[in-house]
Amino acid sequence: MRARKRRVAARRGRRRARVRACKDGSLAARRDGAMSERRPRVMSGMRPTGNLHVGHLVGVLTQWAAYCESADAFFEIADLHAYTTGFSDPQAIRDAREEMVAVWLAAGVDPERSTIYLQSGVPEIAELQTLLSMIVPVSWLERVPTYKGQIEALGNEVATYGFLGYPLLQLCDIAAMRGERVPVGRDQVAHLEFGREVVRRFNYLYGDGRDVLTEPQPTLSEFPEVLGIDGRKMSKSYDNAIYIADDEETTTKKVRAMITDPLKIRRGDPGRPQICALFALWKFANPFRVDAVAAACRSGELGCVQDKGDLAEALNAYLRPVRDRLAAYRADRGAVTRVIEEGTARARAVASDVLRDVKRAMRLV
RNA sequence: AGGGCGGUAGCUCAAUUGGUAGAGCGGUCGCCUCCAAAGCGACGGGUUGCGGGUUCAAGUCCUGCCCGCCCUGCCA
Repeated sequence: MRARKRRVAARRGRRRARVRACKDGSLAARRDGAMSERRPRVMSGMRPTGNLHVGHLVGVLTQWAAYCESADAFFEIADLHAYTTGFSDPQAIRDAREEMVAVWLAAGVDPERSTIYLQSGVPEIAELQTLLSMIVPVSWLERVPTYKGQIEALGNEVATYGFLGYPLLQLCDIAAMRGERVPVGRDQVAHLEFGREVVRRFNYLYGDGRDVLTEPQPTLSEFPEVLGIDGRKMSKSYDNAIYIADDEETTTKKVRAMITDPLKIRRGDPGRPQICALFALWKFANPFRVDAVAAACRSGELGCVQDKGDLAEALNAYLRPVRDRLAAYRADRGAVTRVIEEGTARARAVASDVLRDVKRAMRLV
């Protein structure tokens, strides 16, 4: 009880500090270059999907957890984005919401030091999209490299208006939170570049010499490649993932099924760790043993069966604390829901501020 | 709204004048391998979108409906 009170008090204090920071962060202050010690606003998001896997954990979530310390972080449950391709199964999107956030929290994303919010719970984002859509040429969207490829991959039935506008909605996510830095993988660079062009066009048309919207900067994050059971990139759609929510027995079974070096036929044969899916997992399951494992594999001294047993053990040990916390959050859905509600309220305050600026610039108010 | 094409296994698609619904991929299980992969073998898998009708017999023909994709000049 006392602990909770303290936490709430601490949160209020931080929030007040944040409000002050926002006020200080006015345009004038920014021009003065007085912002150097302010933490950058980082915005990132994820479509609600029930099963997050080890690739998400090491590639994205650990980074998010770090941003909680180093940045003023906003993390979005991108449920509207999920509808662009998953519109035929709304229940799946709804069901994934709390579960996904439970995994975020279990992975160390700190709701006290970041803002976790629901995209559809911030209607200002959607309104912003409508406003900005007026100045976005269709051809800009059509030439985003992922568009035609995705249509080809997913079929013409997903070629909706909303799907075409996906990159614009992404920009609105960022702009509505005044995101400055956006961690992106290589495939998302084009989307952000598109978004920057939209911002420049908006400021040119309506800014009257000022930057109403801020161009978000990409933060290239080269995630360590995590390979799935079949040796390809770990991905839900390849059905080759080890899930954070898997139990230890399932994890062990999956590790046993993983592809190793096809030229290492029998024990004693030299292996090539660099092409072995096991090795990709060792790097983070236990970084202190990577070199020893790789050397033993190369010499042939280490057999794959032994290797798999060891890795399964190391991986389960690495995941155990995350899984334990996940179990706790699953048992207390109410706490997760509260995190989302509080975060969404905070996000909404930021977004309505932005929307007001945009509407003024467009002479709508 | 109208026109065209389509809906068959988890996915992509076959099925002759109407005559026992199949294949590939995927999946599961064996053999082989330190394991896995590859290779070989086996197995499972279906209300043929839904309802009527014609017929000895309908995935196939007729009819109504549902769903998907494509097309239907300019004036929003």
